[in-house]
Amino acid sequence: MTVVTRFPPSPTGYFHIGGARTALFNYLFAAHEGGAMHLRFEDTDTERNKKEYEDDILAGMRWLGLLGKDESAIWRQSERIDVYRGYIKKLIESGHAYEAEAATDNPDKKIVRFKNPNTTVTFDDLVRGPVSFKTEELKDFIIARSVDDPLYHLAVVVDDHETGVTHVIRGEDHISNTQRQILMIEGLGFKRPVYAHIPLILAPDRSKLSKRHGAVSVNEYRRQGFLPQAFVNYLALLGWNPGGEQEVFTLEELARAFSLERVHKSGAVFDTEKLLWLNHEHSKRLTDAQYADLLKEFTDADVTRLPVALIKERARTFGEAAELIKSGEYDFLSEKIGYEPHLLLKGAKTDAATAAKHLKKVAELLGSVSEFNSDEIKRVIFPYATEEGRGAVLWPLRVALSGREKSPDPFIIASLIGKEAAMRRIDSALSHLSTL
RNA sequence: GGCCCUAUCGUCUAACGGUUAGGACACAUGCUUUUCAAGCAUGGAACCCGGGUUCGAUUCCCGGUAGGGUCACCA
Repeated sequence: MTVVTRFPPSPTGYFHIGGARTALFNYLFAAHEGGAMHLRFEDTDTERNKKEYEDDILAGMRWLGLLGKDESAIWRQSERIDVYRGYIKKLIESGHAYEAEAATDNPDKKIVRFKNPNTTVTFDDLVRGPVSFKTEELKDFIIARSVDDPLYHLAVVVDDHETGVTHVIRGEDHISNTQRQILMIEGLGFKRPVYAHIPLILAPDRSKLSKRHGAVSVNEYRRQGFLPQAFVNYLALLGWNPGGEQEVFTLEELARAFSLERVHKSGAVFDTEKLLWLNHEHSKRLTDAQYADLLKEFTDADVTRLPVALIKERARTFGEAAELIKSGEYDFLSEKIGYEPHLLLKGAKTDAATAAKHLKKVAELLGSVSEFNSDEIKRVIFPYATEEGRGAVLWPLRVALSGREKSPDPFIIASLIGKEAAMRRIDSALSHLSTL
């Protein structure tokens, strides 16, 4: 039996974290089993649907890499009213449903109610084990606003059946919907799919995650410069774990390791700090070229002139990288490095005359370096700095080269700007020192 | 409130009757190219409570408590 899962969002809001996680689990399970995941839009509520939301969901799914190449398989329930009408009629004819008076305004329209057999429904949930409900409380629930206007539960059951869905993997907020759906499945004589209700994603206060808790839309994370592979990695680890101690996974690795048996039963708090950490891990695994290429979208600076390897180490997201660049962290690459002369002594723990003496010596040492890379530069300067006091030598040097209180170390900066520029900046620092 | 689900460090989690209860994030301290990060090392930090079952319960059962979900002519 080929596994078929589905992700059925309703386009009534932006693509959010919870939806993404549901989609991911469906994707991973199908991929692991060599099956397929379908995407359909549940847009039977014409009042609340928006094309904008549909596009947002699609864009998010593509970004996360959860959509196959063939997007022609995506459809909308609103296009299948004829199909649902057929099944609604069938239910009425077989006595499983009946038309009834609408409660409000529309006297000419007849709603359709499912005739509740008042029984006990039990299903084996793949993550929770057996779950059962007495269906009395449901009464004769409504399955369509009219024969031509199906409601969610009816459409779900029909579509899952017609598209051969074998596993229904969804949030646990659907757990009590399952009884209605099973009742209809039995009324229609369909084969029951396997159910797996996954735990919800919670806000830090353990309540249901919503807009008031900050960023919940997937595209917001994209805009902040998160990597889709990191986002997917993090989401997978919320409520599931592979058993080992590996934490950084690619989507392929996740699919290989995934199993519903290892999905948790309890809700998990979404922790941005850990997401940030994971994103950094994935960033560091990118080559400099890949990183630079992606970074382009987040900064106006010329990324080909930026020390990408340094940025990658330091920034957890492209958003943070852009901030760093904007803050002037890498301005030492250009010639515009103005600074207050006092800064040369701020962390040096020495006086102007001594600092000047050290800088002169450093310039001399620098002149002797033939291979001007950071290792060589360090090899030449470090013994002197150690002897004379690292703070007294290295701090003025670093400020002379960077013009800033915080920066990468002086050896790296020197190697990046080149010998000539380094010499020039030391000269300029020397003249600053003479004014103090 | 009815029904349903859940319960290990602050957070994500491992453990499937016997462990000094492990890891990761975060936090603290130290080290390092005595700046900021990163990195490395170290540290503090958890089995919700009460009964059973058992030679032995974090683990199994029951009850309590707490939290969550759901009770639409929404999905």
